[in-house]
Amino acid sequence: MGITDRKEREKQEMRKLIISAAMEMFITEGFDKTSIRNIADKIEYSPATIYLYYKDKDELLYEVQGQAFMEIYNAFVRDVTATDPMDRLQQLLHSYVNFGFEHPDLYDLMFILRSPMNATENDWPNCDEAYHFLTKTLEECIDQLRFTDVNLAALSIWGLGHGLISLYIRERIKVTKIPDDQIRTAIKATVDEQLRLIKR
Amino acid sequence: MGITDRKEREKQEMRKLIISAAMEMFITEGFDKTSIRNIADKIEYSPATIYLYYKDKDELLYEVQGQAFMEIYNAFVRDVTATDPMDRLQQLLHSYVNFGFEHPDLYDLMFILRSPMNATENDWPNCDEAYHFLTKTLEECIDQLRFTDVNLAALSIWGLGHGLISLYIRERIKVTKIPDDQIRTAIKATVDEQLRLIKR
DNA sequence: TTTATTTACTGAACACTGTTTATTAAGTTT
DNA sequence: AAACTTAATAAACAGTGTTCAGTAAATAAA
Repeated sequence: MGITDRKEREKQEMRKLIISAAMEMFITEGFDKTSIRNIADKIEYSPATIYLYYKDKDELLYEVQGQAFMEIYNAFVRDVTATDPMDRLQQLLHSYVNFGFEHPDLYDLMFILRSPMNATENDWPNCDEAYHFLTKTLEECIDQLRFTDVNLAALSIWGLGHGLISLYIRERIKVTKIPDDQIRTAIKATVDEQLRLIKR
Repeated sequence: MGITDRKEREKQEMRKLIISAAMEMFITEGFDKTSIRNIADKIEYSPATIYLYYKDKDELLYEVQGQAFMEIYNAFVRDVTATDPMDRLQQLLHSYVNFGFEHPDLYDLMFILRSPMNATENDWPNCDEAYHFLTKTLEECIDQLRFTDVNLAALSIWGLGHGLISLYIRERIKVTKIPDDQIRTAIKATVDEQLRLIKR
């Protein structure tokens, strides 16, 4: 049936159109300040139409999260090029931190925003892959680390990286009185120091 | 003038009434799900009345933040009782992490929520005091640490603590697949390990 | 080709949100 | 007792996410 094929294709295109617009606005305006009506305006459809393709605003976020996790994963693949395991770990961390600096709104909706974690309890698209990149990288050098459990090592390194970036994004790091133009280097230095610390 | 005194007193009482109601609802429902109308209902006044005492919803948050920072500071004073500097540091960290576990919604509005950081750019009530508790505690044992700069040491320890708690509160830590009933102990263990790591 | 049916879309509404303003009622001063 | 000041509110405005009855076009059946 050619027609149903085309219909399906058009449906997918419409979904993509909506998500692209949503993502663009989430990045430039943030999730909260982007309304369904804004998105509808941008793609020149009525707000109600969006609800024919997505259940609610959370599903839009869920989908954009998936895209964003793909992007950070691709950044990992792009940046982590070394062969030495410890070097790879460092490259991974730099890649992560840089992603946060360069795409703060994406980082926000991936790791900070409270939202569609209700989606089937467990599966969280493409986040697993990104996390797996970390655990895999850690596995390769776990014998050089002061950790025996990969998950605990991940906690120690992801926790710090995320903590610093989110304090930065949500402007809490200001309380340290570290000058604005030095914060990024301070964060990077702290993360690098962490790598040295966890080395056996 | 007795009357103006009483008026001033009544005004302050009203402000307190509003803030108490707001705080209670921020804790039980969260900031986003608490509306001005809800608060007004609770104290049996009209929504417009609240605007006679506070500029906007952000000012409410700002005020509750102040209270919350006082509370965490009090928790620090209560929990950090040791005389040995390193012990004090550990007690401080435990106090911080426990506060996050026991008052997740307060923690949220203090450290995660995006909001009234616009308030005069700089002053952020009672947060400085709490942060100062950390830097002071660090100063006392900086010679036993692998850091020379107190602010960088704070970054390393606050960053990790905050990172883990916020990943927990915003449910991102689930991706580690660490069983729910083990996460808290895993977080505490990670923080303790960090203390060992930064020890010279 | 004409009729029937399915599909895609939308205008208008609902129930909420933060916030402002004109009006009323009470308290205070003259 | 009259004039003035203050405190509180009802009602409105502009926005939000979301739903639903109704319309117009595309497809299927006659």
